[in-house]
Amino acid sequence: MTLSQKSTAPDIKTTAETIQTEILQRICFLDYPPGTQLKEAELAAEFGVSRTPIRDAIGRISHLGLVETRNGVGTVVVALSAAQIRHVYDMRLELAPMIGTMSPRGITETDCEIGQTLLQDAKVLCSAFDSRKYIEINHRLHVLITSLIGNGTLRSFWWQTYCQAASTWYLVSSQRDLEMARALVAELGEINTALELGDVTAIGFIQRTHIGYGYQRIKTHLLSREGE
Amino acid sequence: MTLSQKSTAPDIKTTAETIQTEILQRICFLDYPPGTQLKEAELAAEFGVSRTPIRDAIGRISHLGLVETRNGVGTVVVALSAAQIRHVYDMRLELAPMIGTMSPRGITETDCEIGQTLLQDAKVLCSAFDSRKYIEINHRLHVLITSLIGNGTLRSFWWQTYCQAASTWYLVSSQRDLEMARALVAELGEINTALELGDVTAIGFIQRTHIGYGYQRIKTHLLSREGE
DNA sequence: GACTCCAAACCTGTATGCAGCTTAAGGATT
DNA sequence: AATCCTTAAGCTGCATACAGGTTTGGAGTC
Repeated sequence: MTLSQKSTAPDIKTTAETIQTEILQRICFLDYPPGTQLKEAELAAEFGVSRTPIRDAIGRISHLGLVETRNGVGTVVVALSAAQIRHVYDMRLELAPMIGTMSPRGITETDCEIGQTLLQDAKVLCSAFDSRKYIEINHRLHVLITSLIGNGTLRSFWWQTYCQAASTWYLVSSQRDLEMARALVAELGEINTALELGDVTAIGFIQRTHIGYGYQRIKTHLLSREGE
Repeated sequence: MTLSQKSTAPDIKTTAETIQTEILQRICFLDYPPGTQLKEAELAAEFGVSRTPIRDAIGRISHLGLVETRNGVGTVVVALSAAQIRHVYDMRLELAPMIGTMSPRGITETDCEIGQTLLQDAKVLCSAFDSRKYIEINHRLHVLITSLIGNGTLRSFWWQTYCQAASTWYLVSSQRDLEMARALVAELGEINTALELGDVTAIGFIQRTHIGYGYQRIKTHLLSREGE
């Protein structure tokens, strides 16, 4: 085959792509909470580039629905509506079990080590909660799980829904800190068991279970009185 | 709620977004078969704009994996690898049944009329096959079905996988013309029945069934000897 | 004749300038 | 004092110019 010859240049990301990842992460991490206005000129100054790559980056993530750009006004980070949150979570509930069934890659020694490290870090949160650290641990966990997915399409979708759900979910986490920390430790405990047994299917179902829990928390603390 | 006030400007698409849709359609319709080089300057001249909106449009569809841009070389339409095709089809097989289960919108009179029109047009193909018309009918069918999906996330994913699968699938259709035309008529017949009964769930399963058939054809005629 | 090396052509990536749109503030009028 | 209108500031959308990278073809050499 002529394509996929990435031997010479493995992953030389262009400036715009790097910025794209950074901006998306900032939205997910609530560094840019909903309502934040992303000014191209401002970001350009921060990254030391012109407006062009900034525009590229924002344009590339626009399909996730997390930002809205209007001419003459600006680009603002939008909070997903209650209906959209429901849609994303309903989808994640369906996708989770597929993680283990759609040609996953094998679990390596490294995966187990990462899992253990995450559990250690999560335990610390139970005694001294830190919203930022909670977000980072969760993010690393999702990087790990996503990497287990062998089906590229599912991997892409799984990551897309994670990004869409993240900011809302992290918003709740700041309200129910201890509860969330304990839930994370429990989840990581189960995941480590599955990792050691090499059972990716189990990981899928564990995810499905805990997404359900998270969904319930969001419904309780955020969507309780909102309408359609 | 403060957002979603599209009353004043319903859908004023920017130039780049219009071009984005057009380019993506050309890729799906095989107007740009795999290997085609998309030169920004050339497209800019055709659409009567500068390179900037063209770049925007291409950048926005890059996440589908249908194009690959390399600095100094150009942007080329890529054929999905055998593994990627498998991934996309495996995913579509899973997504199809969800069409009817994840909060679909109701079926209207208009939907039934569109379905009937499509069936009429498809029947013509059985006596006089025309690859282009086959593609267009299929496209209109997918627009219809996608519009039935109430869950926005699923709708987005369903459309993404359609775009990814389309060009490969249409490539096969040009080889097995009569077989494909008859299959389309059969599919549309079933779909019209489901439409008249107002049963979106049935439509999901009909899709699932016929995607399976299409997958088999692709495996037989395209992936038979290719490796991983 | 075959091979090497260099240069020109061509493409994308980025910077910058301008036009159009939106908003908000301030002054004039009622 | 309230309201309307004008004007200026700020942002995005687009056009254009330049820089960096890649390929290709031909001249020169062995």
